[in-house]
Amino acid sequence: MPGPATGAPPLSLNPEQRAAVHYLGGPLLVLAGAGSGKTRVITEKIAELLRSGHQAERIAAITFTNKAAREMRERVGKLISKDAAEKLLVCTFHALGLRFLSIEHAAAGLRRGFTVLDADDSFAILKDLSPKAQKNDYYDLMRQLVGRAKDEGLTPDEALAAARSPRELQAAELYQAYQKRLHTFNAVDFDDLIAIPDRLLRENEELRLRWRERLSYLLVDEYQDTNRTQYRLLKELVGPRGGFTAVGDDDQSIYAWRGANPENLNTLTVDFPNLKVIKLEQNYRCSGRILRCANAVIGNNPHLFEKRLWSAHGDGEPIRILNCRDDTHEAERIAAEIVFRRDQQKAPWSDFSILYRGNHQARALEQALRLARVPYHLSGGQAFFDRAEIRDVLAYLRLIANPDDDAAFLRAVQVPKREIGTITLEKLATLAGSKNLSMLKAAESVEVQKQLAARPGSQVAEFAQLFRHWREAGSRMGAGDLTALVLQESGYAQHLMAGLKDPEARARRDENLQELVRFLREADKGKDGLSTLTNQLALINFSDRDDPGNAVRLSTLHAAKGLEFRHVWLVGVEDGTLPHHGAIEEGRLDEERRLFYVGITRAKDTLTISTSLQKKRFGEMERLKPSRFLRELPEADVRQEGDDPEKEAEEKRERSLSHFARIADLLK
DNA sequence: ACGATTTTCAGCATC
DNA sequence: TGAAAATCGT
Repeated sequence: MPGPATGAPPLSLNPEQRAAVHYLGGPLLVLAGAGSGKTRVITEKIAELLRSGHQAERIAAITFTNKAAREMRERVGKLISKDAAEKLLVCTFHALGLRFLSIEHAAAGLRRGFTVLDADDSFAILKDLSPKAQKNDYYDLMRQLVGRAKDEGLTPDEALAAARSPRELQAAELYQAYQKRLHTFNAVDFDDLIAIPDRLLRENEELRLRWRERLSYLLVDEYQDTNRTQYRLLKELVGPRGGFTAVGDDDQSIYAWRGANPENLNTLTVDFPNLKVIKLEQNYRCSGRILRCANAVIGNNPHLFEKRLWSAHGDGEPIRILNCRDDTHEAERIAAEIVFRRDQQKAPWSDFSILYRGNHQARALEQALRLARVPYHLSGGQAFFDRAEIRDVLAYLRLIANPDDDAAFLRAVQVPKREIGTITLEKLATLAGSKNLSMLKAAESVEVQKQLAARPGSQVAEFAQLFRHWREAGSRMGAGDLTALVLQESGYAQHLMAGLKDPEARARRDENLQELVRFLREADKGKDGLSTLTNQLALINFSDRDDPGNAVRLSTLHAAKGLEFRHVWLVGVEDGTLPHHGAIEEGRLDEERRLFYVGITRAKDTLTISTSLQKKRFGEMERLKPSRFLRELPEADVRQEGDDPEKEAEEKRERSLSHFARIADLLK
């Protein structure tokens, strides 16, 4: 059996890594190619900062997901003491902003117990404030425009002044109404967690100096994924001293579509003339051929910074291109290959991964893997909890913590059904508005209750009474116990159970609810109060505590960033899928190519790229062509397998020709 | 107020 | 095609 092309990473740092770890003299940008050991550099650098006299609690390491933050903290804990790792600020930009606002809420015009609204809640508010009877496109456009104004750091007034088209004016007005509503809710949205601290730091010198003192060094991971606001916040926090390290890779920028601004890499060189740039170009992950393919593909993109990855590994196996009839055939073949290779190599299932462009592509693969009895794990899939359940329970807790949180009120009041319908809610909202009260406070008011019809009035009163009771109970117990109480007394637990007849499903759901209570008991250990807890919960995504275990990993290319596998299958590499239709039409091929590049560089030992000649799309069979990106691969490193599309087409032509010839013969 | 039926939409998805 | 949202009907 041939040994793997890859080996364990070396124990000592290479010269560039070492330089990046030891350079503390000023602002530093580390351009870390795929598989070049950037996480190692960040963790080693934290250890170096501690050695050189920085206090742990004044070092912040910013990641893009909570999962990454958790893993980073773990790795630092192993490298240095666990105690010091606990003191470090390892979190996302948003969590840092939340911490900032919890301390500085007065300066931000927020009262204690303010709420962080999630994306669904804030979108619902935008919809509610928009002119009625609009198409979905309209809301999406408005959300986009409001989001852009926020990203540019404009206040509603500034956005109104800057509006240059009727559309922008509409959006600016909506933005104004939206912020006003957030204010009355005593709430902020995700963007505000970055934008408000940024604005406060710019406008308030005392605050600025205090926070620059509070944080002595900042490390930012996945820097190419930062947006404009995050960059501004970073700049305010580090000040002219520039005590920071940004680590990123423009070739792995795949989130521009949701606001990331890879230009931030360039901006850094302008805003910090003394910026030092270090490139990490040695790849420790991929075989020689895989890396050559990756380099060849990404070489077709424009670059802010030139870099060329190299590897000390051997060539390894050629990259295989698998030509399949359709996506079902493709899935079956891959499932069979995985079963075969696992037996042959005695490798664990978790060495194998299948990556694709869109979530819907997972369906055929799942089916084939199930049939072949291959254990698999769908990353990003809501494996454990129904998200609706979590959000419902969270809404109850939010409303207990902040009675002004109308978004939470509207959610909690409607599940379980308690005979308070849209008409009653509309009346209640109008009454609340005229008296300048939040929904819950209006519901508590006897005066308001009297203005409603008898039956709805008493239902509303009963609902309000529950919350008075829970708020009082909450002062005596932790969040876990309070949740158990709320689940019982609200009838929510019963409501969830009622929907299920199957005793097994009931048991599973009951176990899930108990798990939630346990989780909250554990999470509340810090006992910072209910609102801190619910706000932190708003920032974490419950599916991200997934443990893939020993299973084949199915993932979108986006979700695969940062992961690596010995054997990777890249499926559906056809024009229209990768690059995606919309991207082709709008000429945005660069980001699609980077996506392909990210996929290629996930593989350590073997890479298989597959394409289908046809697949079903919107119910209709569609003929497909292999992706234009395949032509960018170096021929010497790839091997075609399966039905060659050109050969197949030719055979078909011949078949039909001879068919016609025969008919012609008969007609003679 | 709620379940049944029709319409709509189809890319990635963090905090 | 198939899931989710919007609308209809009692």
